[in-house]
Amino acid sequence: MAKKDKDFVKEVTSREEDYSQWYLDVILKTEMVDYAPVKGCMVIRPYGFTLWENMQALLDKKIKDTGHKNAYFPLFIPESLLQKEADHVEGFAPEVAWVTHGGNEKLAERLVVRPTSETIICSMYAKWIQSWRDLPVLINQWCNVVRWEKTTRPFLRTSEFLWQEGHTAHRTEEEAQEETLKMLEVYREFVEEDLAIPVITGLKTDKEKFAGALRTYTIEALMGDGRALQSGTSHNLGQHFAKVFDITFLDQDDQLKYVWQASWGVSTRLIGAIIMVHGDNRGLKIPPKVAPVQVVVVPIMPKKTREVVLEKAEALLVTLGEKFRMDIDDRDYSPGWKFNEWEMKGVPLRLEIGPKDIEKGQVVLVRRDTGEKFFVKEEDLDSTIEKLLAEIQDNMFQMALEFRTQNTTQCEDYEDFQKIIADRRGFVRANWCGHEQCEEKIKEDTKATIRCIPLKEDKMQGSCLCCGGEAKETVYFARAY
RNA sequence: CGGGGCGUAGCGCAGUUUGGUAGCGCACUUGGUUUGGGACCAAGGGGUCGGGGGUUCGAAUCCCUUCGCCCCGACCA
Repeated sequence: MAKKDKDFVKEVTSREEDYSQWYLDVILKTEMVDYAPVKGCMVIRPYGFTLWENMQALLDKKIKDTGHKNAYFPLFIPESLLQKEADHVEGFAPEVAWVTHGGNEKLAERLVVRPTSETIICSMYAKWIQSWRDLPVLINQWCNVVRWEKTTRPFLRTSEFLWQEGHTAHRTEEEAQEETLKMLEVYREFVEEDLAIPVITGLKTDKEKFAGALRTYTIEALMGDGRALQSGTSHNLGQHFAKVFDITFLDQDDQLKYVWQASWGVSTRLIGAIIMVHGDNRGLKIPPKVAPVQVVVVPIMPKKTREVVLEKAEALLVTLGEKFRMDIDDRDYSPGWKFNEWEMKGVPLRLEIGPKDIEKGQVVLVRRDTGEKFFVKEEDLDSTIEKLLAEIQDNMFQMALEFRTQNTTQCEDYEDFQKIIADRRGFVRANWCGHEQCEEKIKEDTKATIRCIPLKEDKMQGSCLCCGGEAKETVYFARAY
């Protein structure tokens, strides 16, 4: 199979040879992104951006269905606002971009380009919230943020990226906690059902949590090279921000109280996850629900029948195009060239139609995920495509789940653990005493970090992997992006 | 910020050791033949050799300087 793959797609470095290069080859050659003139910045090209738009549309609906409304807050945040929450500043200060001048004039107060919007949004919430009747406030925004990272990689960590950030304010601690978990569940559902990526939901350790949060919850996915990717986070902010931004309300009991807050976000990093979870040596494999093109029509056009075939293909596009995202490739390249091109671009289904098919009243459908070929009567086309797209979506999730299962191990012995992390990687379930010293030591020894303390999972028997002390939690370790 | 690598046509590279008219493959353009797994023939177009300075009769090549990108670390909700 590996050899066959190579014969088909010579554009792409194989994953076994150099995973990092494979990733870069794929995203550049499929025209998802290109490097921009500014270090760490990327251009998201139409093919990549359409994918993002499809993702946005599905997630945006879920966000609205859970009662949130979209708004937009400014890109610039006054330095004084960022300074207010001590942990928050400390966490973000090293990676913020500063605006110091307007034109040629030095600003009286420096502005930060938002690395996240808690502070500016909280400053507004303080104005807007007076009474328990004003709560909850449930706002989301889609925007760009900037974090001056030292090491960057397209989609996974860029200086500027696109995301959504939800910011909510609640009357009680319970409500804020409920919101935090509700949105984590929204993310899990979105990523698993729409992006076909299985995730582990869990709690971050104190060391790994968001700067300024009480608790951070995460969805963690396993990439094709065995490294984990934090794919979305939901934070219970407690009253940390409310207290420093003075977000208070008069409750029913006539007491002035601080609100309880949550914030949650996913970013274009998810595109990186799609690429690395589903991709193979032929290139991308995009889940049907978000694929920019779900069905690509490749007409086989010998000269004598060119017009007839093209006409037929275009007719199909008109009828089926109402229901499915489709594209027709009538460029003057050989059919084989086009097959490879669209496979590299990860289109779930290819529809071939040529003179022979027209005679028989059929078309040929080929699945990207399995390579299976189907000869389908024209009258069955609509229902067959619908069925196949659903099957592909499901199969992609199952394949990814199987990969994760095969690359998740349980471990009680530290030496075994080190070996696994060094050789096979993947997720390792192990016991932890809950102390940061052990967490640190494991990271120093192996570069693996605690990805999360899983929700809804039984604890293992045994003691702490590292110190042998009493185990407080069973956690997932992995090397992460 | 440390270590390594690379900047020559859109992309991938050779040429640099030993200075002497800037090349190859792919891509691109035109015409023709082709089209069910990356077709073929022919004719074309395209370069401040990352930037600046120096040495020299002469610099892609030697020297100095500078900028950028990639990879691996360190750092990083």
